Amino acid sequence: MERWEEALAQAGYRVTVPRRVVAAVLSEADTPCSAQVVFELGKIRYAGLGLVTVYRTLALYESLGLISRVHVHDGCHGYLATTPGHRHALICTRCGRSVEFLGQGDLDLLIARLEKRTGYRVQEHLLQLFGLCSGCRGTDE
Amino acid sequence: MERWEEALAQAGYRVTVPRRVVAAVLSEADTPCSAQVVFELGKIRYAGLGLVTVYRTLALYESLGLISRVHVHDGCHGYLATTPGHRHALICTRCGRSVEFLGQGDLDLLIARLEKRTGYRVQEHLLQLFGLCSGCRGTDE
DNA sequence: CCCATATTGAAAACTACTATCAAAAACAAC
DNA sequence: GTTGTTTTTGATAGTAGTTTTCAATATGGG
Ligand SMILES: [Mn+2]
Ligand SMILES: [Mn+2]
Ligand SMILES: [Zn+2]
Ligand SMILES: [Zn+2]
Repeated sequence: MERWEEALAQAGYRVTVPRRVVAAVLSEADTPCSAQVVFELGKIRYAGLGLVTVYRTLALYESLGLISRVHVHDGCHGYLATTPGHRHALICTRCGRSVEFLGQGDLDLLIARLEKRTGYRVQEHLLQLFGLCSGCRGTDE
Repeated sequence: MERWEEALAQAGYRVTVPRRVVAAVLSEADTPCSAQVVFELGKIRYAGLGLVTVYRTLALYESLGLISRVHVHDGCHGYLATTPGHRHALICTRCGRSVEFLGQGDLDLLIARLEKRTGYRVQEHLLQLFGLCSGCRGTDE
């Protein structure tokens, strides 16, 4: 809850009620949220919130590196708070609950081989894992 | 061009002109295509093609595992023909040209560690690499 | 060749997202 | 605290992407 305000201020942006609300929603969610969902959860905290502002704020936070847009199986995509450092998401396909994990050098070998073979130079990667959390696998096993 | 028709027939679907056109477009593209793009390229081959049919056909091919929906940085997502086996894409962020590569056991270690730590059971993963192809890096280096 | 059925495309409906603009809020200077 | 400049906001309207509906058409088996 502090990170967000600091990042805004340091980048010269104003700290406003809607921006605080969006930050609160995202930092408490453990599942990627669409803009619509952020809007609905946000209105609970601040009834005056506007959908347009949610879109703007999501774009802003993404540009500041505070959240990342992740691929979602059905819909188009969702937003997830990024804890500092290089991280990836493991998402439960049933309940949507997701955990992040550090991805430091996780793919270095793969990438090195690939660059040699293809002539490409790899700059970024997107890695998302999908599966079932222990809760959703039921009580069996 | 044969794979597609066989897969349709074997699953009990009819082989139609629009379906052949969409297959042709996708199997010749070396870049993820949005529905709109498939539609435009498809109309060159068959003027009567309808956009709605493109959407339906993309969904059908995805359900048959012939194409996969990949995350695209700006837009929402694009469709890419999947060659049999487990593959990932390396996409040039400048020209969009992409190469596929086999991803057999590439993440096994990572996944094993992660399952132990989180209690999740990983079923699928999405891995996409982004960078510059040799052409787009210019003549230097 | 014919027929039952799957499939198609136009139009309309619906949803996601973006541009516009006057009113309101933030913050720095006093 | 008051003031004033500038950023930010939210309602409305507009655009783009996707789905539903339905009568007309094409397919593949008999
Ligand atoms: Mn997407
Ligand atoms: Mn990584
Ligand atoms: Zn779950
Ligand atoms: Zn390139």
